[in-house]
Amino acid sequence: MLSVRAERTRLDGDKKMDVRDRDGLTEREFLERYSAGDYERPSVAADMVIFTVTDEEEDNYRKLPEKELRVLLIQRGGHPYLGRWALPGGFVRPTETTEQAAQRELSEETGVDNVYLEQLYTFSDIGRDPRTWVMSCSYMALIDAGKVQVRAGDDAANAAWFKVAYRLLGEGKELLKDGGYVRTQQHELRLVSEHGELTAIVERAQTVTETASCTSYRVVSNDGLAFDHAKIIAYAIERLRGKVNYTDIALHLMPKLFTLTELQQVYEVILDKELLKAAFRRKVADLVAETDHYTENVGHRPSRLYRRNLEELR
Amino acid sequence: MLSVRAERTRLDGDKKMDVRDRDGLTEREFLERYSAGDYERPSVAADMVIFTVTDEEEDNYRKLPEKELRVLLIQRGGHPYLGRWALPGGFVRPTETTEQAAQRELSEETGVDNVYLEQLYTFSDIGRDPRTWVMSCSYMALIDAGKVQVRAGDDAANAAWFKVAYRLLGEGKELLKDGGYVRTQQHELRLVSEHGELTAIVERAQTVTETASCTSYRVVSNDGLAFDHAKIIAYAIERLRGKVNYTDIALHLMPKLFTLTELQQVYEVILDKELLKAAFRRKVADLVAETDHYTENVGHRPSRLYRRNLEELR
DNA sequence: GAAATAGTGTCTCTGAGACAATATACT
DNA sequence: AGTATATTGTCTCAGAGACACTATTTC
Repeated sequence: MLSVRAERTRLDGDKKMDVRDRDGLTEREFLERYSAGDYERPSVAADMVIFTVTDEEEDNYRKLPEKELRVLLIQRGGHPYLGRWALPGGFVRPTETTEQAAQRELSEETGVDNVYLEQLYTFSDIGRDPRTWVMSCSYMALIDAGKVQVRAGDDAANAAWFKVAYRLLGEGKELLKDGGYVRTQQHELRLVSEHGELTAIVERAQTVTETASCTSYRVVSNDGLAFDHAKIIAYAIERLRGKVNYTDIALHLMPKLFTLTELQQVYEVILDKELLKAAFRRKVADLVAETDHYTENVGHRPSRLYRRNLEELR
Repeated sequence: MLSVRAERTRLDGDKKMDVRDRDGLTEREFLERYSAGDYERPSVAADMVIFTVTDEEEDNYRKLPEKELRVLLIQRGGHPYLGRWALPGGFVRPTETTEQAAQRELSEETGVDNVYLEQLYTFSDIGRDPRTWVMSCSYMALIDAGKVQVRAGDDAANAAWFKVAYRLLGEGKELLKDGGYVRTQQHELRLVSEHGELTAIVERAQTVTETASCTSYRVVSNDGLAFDHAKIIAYAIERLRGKVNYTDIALHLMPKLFTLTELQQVYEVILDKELLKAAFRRKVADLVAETDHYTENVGHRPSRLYRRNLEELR
């Protein structure tokens, strides 16, 4: 056994022995002399895909309002992509983690905190930002529309909630020489708000060979979104759709009290698919808890109100 | 509609209109004048959790060899953490994406390419590297032990495959004032090779409140691993365990031809749990394809060999 | 009573868990 | 013949899909 193994890490609080390197330096001496060097370094931005669900008013007072999935975008007030819409985000500072940067951006833009936040993916395509080398560490946040109040940030000309639609346009499959294949799916991402409509087509390519498999996303066309943010939004929607089915993630989009029909509408708007009532209720039964409250004056039979069940997570 | 919306993105190849910003600059002029500025920037490393499965020889020639899950570690030849074991990895260069950096590291360390590679998570705790501000964009690779041949890299004193054991030690639950709670799980990560044994305890804390939920990992104790790599390995194992159940990910650990029993052993060693044969075979039936080959000279009934079924992925 | 939604019951089908029975090479 | 593993069959139970039926409030 090497003697250096006798050390403990600084994490458990013990002192390190003074192991010396090839230059005869202890770790302390090494670090004192260490200079960050001239390696080029990237900027790292934390970009946020902030989802919420809103009600679309109905003409018929008896009918329930339709739900809509919305994402917060900010119109760029400076170059590059001046005038385009972008995800809220900002550069990570040396005194904070990417999570903290995401939290900070979130509370700057929406004034909310204590919400569901999840790291999505780190995008690093070269040239994704025309200014300089920038990676995007992206996050997804889910917030209850009831407690939001959008504020325009510093360099943002404007901020708006865009209704999200993400639909499969077409699929293809191309065989490779070695028996593998590439499956492609084109999705249309359509974002609509009072400020207009943005559209992008994002292609998801799944390359499958004998030994490997990999999935990559590519923005095929893009009308109105800045940077590679169409790709990030597409990725976020796919993550959200995936997780809705086996976690209680969707409950973070609900207010404190809600009906099961409202919850079902949220699932339906996320999945872009109708669900059967009875099966849905069985499925979410463990995720929610009954209360003794009911809806009132709704023009039809009142509905029991539920809250998120904090116990019993898997 | 704002006139700037008439632009197309550079992605679809159209020219941009010359929109001018507050300073009267077009985007081209802005970019020509842009200087990266003096914001401090982090270094970004791509760190690899490279898994494989090996056979443990049996004394009884008739018995099947046991499978072991292994991870590749490199003994550090310089400060910091001189002598400790670390994940293979390196800094991302300005001319490559994090994926490409991961690929590069992988092929430098193991000589393989065209393997399963998946981005895991970007770790950015402040102080995680004592030298300077370094984030780790971590990747998981799965390779078939048959085609590996470990090479020691430049600044690596040594490289070795460590047998992985990751076990739940204990759980706790602490109630918060506002009705939420924190659930903690302590896992022991034990890594064993001919170079010795490394042990760490990683705590997974799940904070659940009325509105939010978040999970964080913390290294409680650590004997022999460098940086926060215990956390990264724990995260990788949890990802692997999760995905094994609903994808064909485990097949990337298999050679071209394998028996269903071998595949079951791989599932068992990943999940650290025994599975029932009949149910297992039904479950993987769609993921594999029969061949007409059989094992030979095994001291008992021969077994049909299968290969990965490339079609029919979900 | 009509409209609209709330909530429940039940039949079927599928898939997993559990266990058992049978098959087959190699020494 | 004995050993060790291979492979298949079947019973049961739980959960999801599909559909239908009943309940309740408001106007």
